[in-house]
Amino acid sequence: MKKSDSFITKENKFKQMKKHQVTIIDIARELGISKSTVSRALSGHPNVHEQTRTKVLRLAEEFEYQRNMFSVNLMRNATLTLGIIVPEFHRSFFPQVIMSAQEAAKEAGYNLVIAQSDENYETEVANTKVMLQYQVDGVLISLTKETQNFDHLKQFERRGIPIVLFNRVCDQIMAPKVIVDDQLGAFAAVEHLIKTGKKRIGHLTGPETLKVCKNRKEGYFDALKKYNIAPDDDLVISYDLNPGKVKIYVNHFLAMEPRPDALFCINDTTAVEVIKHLKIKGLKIPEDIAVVGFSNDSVSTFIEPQLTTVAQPIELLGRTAVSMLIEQIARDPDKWKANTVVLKTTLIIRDSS
Amino acid sequence: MKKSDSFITKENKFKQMKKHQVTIIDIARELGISKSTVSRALSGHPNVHEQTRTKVLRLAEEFEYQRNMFSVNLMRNATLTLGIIVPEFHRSFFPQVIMSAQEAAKEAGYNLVIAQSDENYETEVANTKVMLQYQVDGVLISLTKETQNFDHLKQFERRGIPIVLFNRVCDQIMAPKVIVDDQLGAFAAVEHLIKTGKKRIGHLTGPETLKVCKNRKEGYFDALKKYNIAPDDDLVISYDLNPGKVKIYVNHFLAMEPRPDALFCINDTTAVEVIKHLKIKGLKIPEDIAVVGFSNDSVSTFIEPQLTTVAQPIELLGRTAVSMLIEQIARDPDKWKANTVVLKTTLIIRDSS
DNA sequence: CTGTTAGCGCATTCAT
DNA sequence: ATGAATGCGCTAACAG
Repeated sequence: MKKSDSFITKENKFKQMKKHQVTIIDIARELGISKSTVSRALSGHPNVHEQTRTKVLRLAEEFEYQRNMFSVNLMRNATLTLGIIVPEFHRSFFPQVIMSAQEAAKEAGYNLVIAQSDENYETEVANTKVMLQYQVDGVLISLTKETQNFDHLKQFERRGIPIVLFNRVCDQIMAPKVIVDDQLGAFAAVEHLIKTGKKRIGHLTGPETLKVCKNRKEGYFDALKKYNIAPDDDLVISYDLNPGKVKIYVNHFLAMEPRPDALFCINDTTAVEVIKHLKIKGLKIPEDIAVVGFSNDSVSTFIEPQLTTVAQPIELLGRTAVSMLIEQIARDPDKWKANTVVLKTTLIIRDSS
Repeated sequence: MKKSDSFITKENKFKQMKKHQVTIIDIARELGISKSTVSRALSGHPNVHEQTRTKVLRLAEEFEYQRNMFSVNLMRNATLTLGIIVPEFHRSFFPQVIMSAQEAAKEAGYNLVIAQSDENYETEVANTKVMLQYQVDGVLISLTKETQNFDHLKQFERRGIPIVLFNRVCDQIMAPKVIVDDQLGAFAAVEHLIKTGKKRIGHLTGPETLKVCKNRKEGYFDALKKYNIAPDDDLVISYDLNPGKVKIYVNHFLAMEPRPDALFCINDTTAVEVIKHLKIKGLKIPEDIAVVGFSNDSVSTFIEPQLTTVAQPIELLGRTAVSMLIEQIARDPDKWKANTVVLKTTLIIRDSS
């Protein structure tokens, strides 16, 4: 058991390890005043004599005093920190979202605690526990591809901690959500392929369970329908988003009769892998097969030919999610909203189509 | 002032927001026992009747009891969490390090708090404050390219919080460090270029201030020396690692007489940008100019031609840093070590050389 | 403007 | 095996 472990081994050691933390009591004693006054001076309370405040501040600086957030948090039962749980760190997408979220959070006076689930349901659950532990005031979350059970999310609600889902959302949870117009974005991508003369367009997507995949697939079918191209279920393949396996599906597509003349991929990482393998097979892109991705990850301009893709407004996404979360935090739990904000995507046409 | 802001506006609100957290007192009351017993039962203390323990555990589960870490931390003045501060999230390098560090930390019973400095000194300082606030038991840190002053790091030492520097280290701080054999790696890369017949090898590196850059440059010169190639300072250019500016330096290299026939770049992001611009200029890689990078980022296989690069053992790096940190935590501050572990790199020869 | 007091949730003596 | 009492560092209510 972890609990008994730490009980026996760790805790006692630490006590000796860390040096005495300087507290308001130290400052108070040194100045011959009460700790309340010190506290007030430090926290900007109006009712403090300017001279006293100055003295306190100066000494605090000298002592390198640092408020003990645990006692503060313990008092106010709030932490001014937000949590963000992302499914992975492999693509540049989530790190970028985190960066913009961090910025927005900071501007609003919040810290951001980051957790990464490694596309693993168990880890995601563990991460929610961490957030609970840290008593974050709210959490942004994007689900792993495995997540089917959502009890761990409901826990937040029960505790009065608001959450905002983004990118990888689900229908089962009532909460504010920020997504992009995946369906429309996919539609635009496929329409573009059709307009460039492609007739047999394959779609390599992620697990059915991810709503984002479902939406993009809908967009794919919408476009086919609009241009009277008969949909062919054989042309739509779901895979587990493990880049190493893309090769298998590319081979599968290539073995078809007639061969697809375009592939719309669920994301840029997939598209890039597809391109790599198509090139190995000696196919010309986009002449033999066009390829389109989704996200406008940084890799999309590294690959040759540069990737046509559907750009997501990442910066805006992160900021929107944060501001929705902060608004929710300010609301009484019984007045929580559960609206979905849909951000616009942009088709970026490059050389792979 | 931020402080007075939060004093006035935020805190009071929250009190009402969050629902009552279930505490050991709730459980004690419900069971008609004392909170001490509940506490003991929960924390695996031996002196608890098995029946009592079972009852407590069951009720805790039912109530979804969650220990309030702030009170726990307040008590034991330690958090079982580690901090990691990285300079950026743009390359895949740091996210990967984080992932392996997270894994290692978890295995040792620690949580990991992540902070990202955006290559910005002020942000780095702010991040150290955050770590201090969270009372992390130790911190892993890789410096921003701007960091010249190291007082914020010394603060950790003064507080008895050990740190381990990795990748972007500095000489001014006495602390354990984990780096890779940058000099040797660079040497191998440049030697490889020389052996493929290149005679005029340029080096595009980062700011002088980064030791990692200095070391790689040394390796570059070592190789030239070994093969009796006269070093030419014009062929070594430092830049600020802003990928957008790479073009300028590529043009500069191309305008030289005679033109360099190879470029050794400080990292893969740089190398990829270099390749992109060389291709735009119509140069053939590696025939006209060979390019070598450093790190074996995921991009290195996306670019065409695939990038020759020096691979770093990222997984090992993260794990080593964590284990060194945990060892340091276990030591008395006056017995802290300050050893440097150097991990091996591997030259990966692909098509760009 | 300042000091005193109480209490946030918990682990840990010291009793019993 | 259990309960009562104490205190971690801080803020807030109350009393001057």
